[in-house]
Amino acid sequence: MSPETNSSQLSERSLYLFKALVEHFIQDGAPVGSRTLSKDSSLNLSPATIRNVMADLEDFGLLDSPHTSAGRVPTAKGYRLFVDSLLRVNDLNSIEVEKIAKELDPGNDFKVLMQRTSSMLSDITQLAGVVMLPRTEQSKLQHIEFVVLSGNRVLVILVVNDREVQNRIINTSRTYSASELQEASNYLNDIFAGKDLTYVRANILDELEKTKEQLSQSMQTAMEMAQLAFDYEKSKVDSDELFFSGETNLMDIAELCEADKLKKLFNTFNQKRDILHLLEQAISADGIQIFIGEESGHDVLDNCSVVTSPYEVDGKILGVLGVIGPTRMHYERVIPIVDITAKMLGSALNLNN
Amino acid sequence: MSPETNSSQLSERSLYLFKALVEHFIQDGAPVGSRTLSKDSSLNLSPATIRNVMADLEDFGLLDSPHTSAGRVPTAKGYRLFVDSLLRVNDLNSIEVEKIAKELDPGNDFKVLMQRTSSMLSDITQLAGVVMLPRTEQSKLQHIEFVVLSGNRVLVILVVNDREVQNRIINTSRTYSASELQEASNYLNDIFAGKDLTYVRANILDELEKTKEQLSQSMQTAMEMAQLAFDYEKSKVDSDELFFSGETNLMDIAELCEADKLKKLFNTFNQKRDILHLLEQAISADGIQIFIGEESGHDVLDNCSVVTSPYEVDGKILGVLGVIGPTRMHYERVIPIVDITAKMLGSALNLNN
DNA sequence: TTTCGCACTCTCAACGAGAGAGTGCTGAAT
DNA sequence: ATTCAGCACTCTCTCGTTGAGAGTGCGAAA
Repeated sequence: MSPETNSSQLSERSLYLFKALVEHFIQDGAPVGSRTLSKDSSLNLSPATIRNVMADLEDFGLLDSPHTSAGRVPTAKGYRLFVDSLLRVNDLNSIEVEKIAKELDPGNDFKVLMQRTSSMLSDITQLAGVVMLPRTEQSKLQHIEFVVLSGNRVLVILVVNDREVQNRIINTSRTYSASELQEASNYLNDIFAGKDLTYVRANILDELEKTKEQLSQSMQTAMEMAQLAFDYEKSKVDSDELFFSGETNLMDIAELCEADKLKKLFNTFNQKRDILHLLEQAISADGIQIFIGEESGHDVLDNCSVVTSPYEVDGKILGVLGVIGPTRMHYERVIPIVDITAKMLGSALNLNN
Repeated sequence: MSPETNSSQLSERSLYLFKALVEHFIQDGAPVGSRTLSKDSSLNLSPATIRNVMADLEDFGLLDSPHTSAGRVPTAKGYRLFVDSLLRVNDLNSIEVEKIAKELDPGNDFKVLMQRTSSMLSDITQLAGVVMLPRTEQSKLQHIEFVVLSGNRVLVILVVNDREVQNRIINTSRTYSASELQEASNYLNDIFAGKDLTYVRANILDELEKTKEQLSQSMQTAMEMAQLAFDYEKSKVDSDELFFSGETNLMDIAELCEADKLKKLFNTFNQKRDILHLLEQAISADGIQIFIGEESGHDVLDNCSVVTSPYEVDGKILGVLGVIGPTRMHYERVIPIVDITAKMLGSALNLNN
C-alpha cells in the first residue's frame, strides 16, 4: 500500500495522466472527465483511452467518482502520491521572497513576530496560517522581579529562556515594601537564576526550611513570595502558544462551505487543542510535512490539508508553522512558501539572540 | 419619529399585539401571521381584526412583510420601540448569577479576566461575547525595569496604571551590565514614576540634555535606555484591547448564515477596528446600550444587534462589554446578563485594587 | 367596530422532461 | 495488443408546471 508500490505498478503514461488530472482538479475544483483531459494533456489520446486509464487509477484507489456521470476526483491516497512523487515544486519568485522577508522584521518581540508570520502566511496563500510555539518543558529561569502594586498585591515578573516574559499578580497577606522585595528578588536571582523552573518549584520548600533556621528576614520574604509565585505557575494550564489567522479565507472554499462543517472547523480552531496535537506530530519531522484529509486523524479536517514545517534557531527546533487549506490546494506554491517562511522565521529569531 | 410619538399614537391594543408579535417572532424566527397571533394572544380577536391592526403597525414602520403572503416581521424601528418601551426584563435566576460570579474569579490578572468574561458571555447567551478595554490616554508610569538578555538585547518592563504590564525588547548599540541597568532604572523610577507616559516621552530629551552636562555615567545610560524604550512605544500602534469569543455561535443563526455575509462579519471581527469604534460610542452611555440592525452604522451588522454596557471601577468607566447577536435575540434575557456581568466585572476588578 | 367570506398573491415542495456531461462496453482498425 | 469510434446508459441540473398551504386585503354583514 506504500506509494512506491503504486507508482511502480502504474505505467509512465498513467502517472502522467494522473498528474494532469490532479492539477486540473486543483485548478478548477470540478471533477475532471476524460474529454477534458484528452484535450489538455499533450499526449494525443482519445477520451476512450483515457477512460480506460482512469478506470485503472480508480482501481488503485487514487481516483474516485462522485457519481457515474461526473468526472474523477483524486482521493486522499491520490493526493499523497501526487505530493510525494509527482509534484514539482516551483521556486518562489523573488518578489514574494522579498515580501515575506519584509514582514519578518526581526526588530519585534516574539509574540508579535509569530502573529505577523501567521497573518503573512494566510495573506500570501489565501488560506489559514498557523504558528505554534510549544511551551517547552525546560524553562530556564533567567530573572525574577517583584513590583509592589496597591492593596497588598505584588506583580511578579519572570524572564524565562532569554526571551519570554511572564507576568502574574499575587495577593499577599501583608504589605511588603519595595526595598524588601528588592532584596528578595536579589536573593532569589542569586540562588535560582539559570535553573530550570521545575527545579525551582521543587526546591522552594527545601530552601524555605533552610532560611527559616537562619531567620534572615529578607530571605524569609523571598521564599514566601517565590512560593506564591510558583504555586500560581503550577496551577496555570500549560498552554502552548498558537497563533491563527485568515480563518475566514476558508469560508470561500466551496468544499467546506456547508455551514455545519465550517462551524465545527472553526470551533476546532478556537479550542486549539486538536490543532496543537496535530502540530506536535509535525515538530519532529525533518522538514515540510503534509497531512492530507483524513490522515490528520481529525475528522473535521476531512477535506483539509495541513502543510507544516518546523522552524529552528541554532539547529534547535523551536516550533512549527504552517498553512491549513482544502486538500485541493496549490501545493506547488504553498509548500515553498511554508518552507521559506520557516527558514526566515528561524533566522529572524536568530538575530534576536 | 421618536418612540413616544409612535406609542402615543397607537392604541393600547395595537401595542399589546405588537409586543406579542415581536415575542413570537423572536421565539420562532418565522414571520407571524394574523391567525397565529389571534390564537395565542389572550384578547379574543379574530384574525381579520388583527390583520387590520397589523396593517396600521406596518404603516407606522414597525412591521414589514417579506412578501404578500408571509406573516409580518418587526423592522429595526419596531425592535427599537420594543426594547425601549415594551420590553419587560426578567430578573436572572440565582443559579445563573452564581454561574457568572464563579467565572469572574478576581484572583486573575486583567487579561485573563477579560477573556474569561467574554467567553462566559458567549457561553451563557449562545451569542458572541466581547469585552473591550480602551487604551487610556493617561497612562501613569508606575515602574520601569531593565533585564539584560543575551546579545545586546535588553528587556524593558513597564508597569503602568497599577495593573498593566508592558514588555518590549530593545536592541542596544553596546553591552550593558546588569548593575548599570539597575542604576539606570533606579534613576528613571526616581524622576518619572507616577508621571504620565506622554509626559515621560516629552521630557526625555530635556533630561538627556541635563544629564549630559552632569556627565554622570549611570544617568547617561538611563536616558539612553529610556529613549530607546519610549521610541518603541511611540511607534507601536495604539491598539486597544478587545476580546471576542463565541463567534461561531453566530453561524447557527439562520438570518446570518449566507456564506457571504458571514464572511464579512467575521472579517469585521478580525479587523476589530469597526467593532472598537462601535463600542467606543457605547462607553459614554449611562448603562445598557443597544444598537439594532442598521443603527450601528456598519452594514455588516445589518441583521445584528449589539447589547453593551460599560463597566466601571470606583465610579470610573474602564471599558465596555457586550454581546453581539441577531436582531432577533432574547433581549429580555440578554440585557440583564450583560448588565449584571458589567457590574460583576467591575467589582471583580475593584477587589484587585 | 368587529367579523365573515372570498378572491387573490406568494412561497414551497414535488414532479417530470430535456439537456448536458460523462461513463462503460463492444467491436473494428491499426 | 493498443487504440479508438460509436452507442446505450446513468446521473445531475435546470426549468417549468402544478397544487397545496399560508396569509393578505377588501367589501359586506352583524
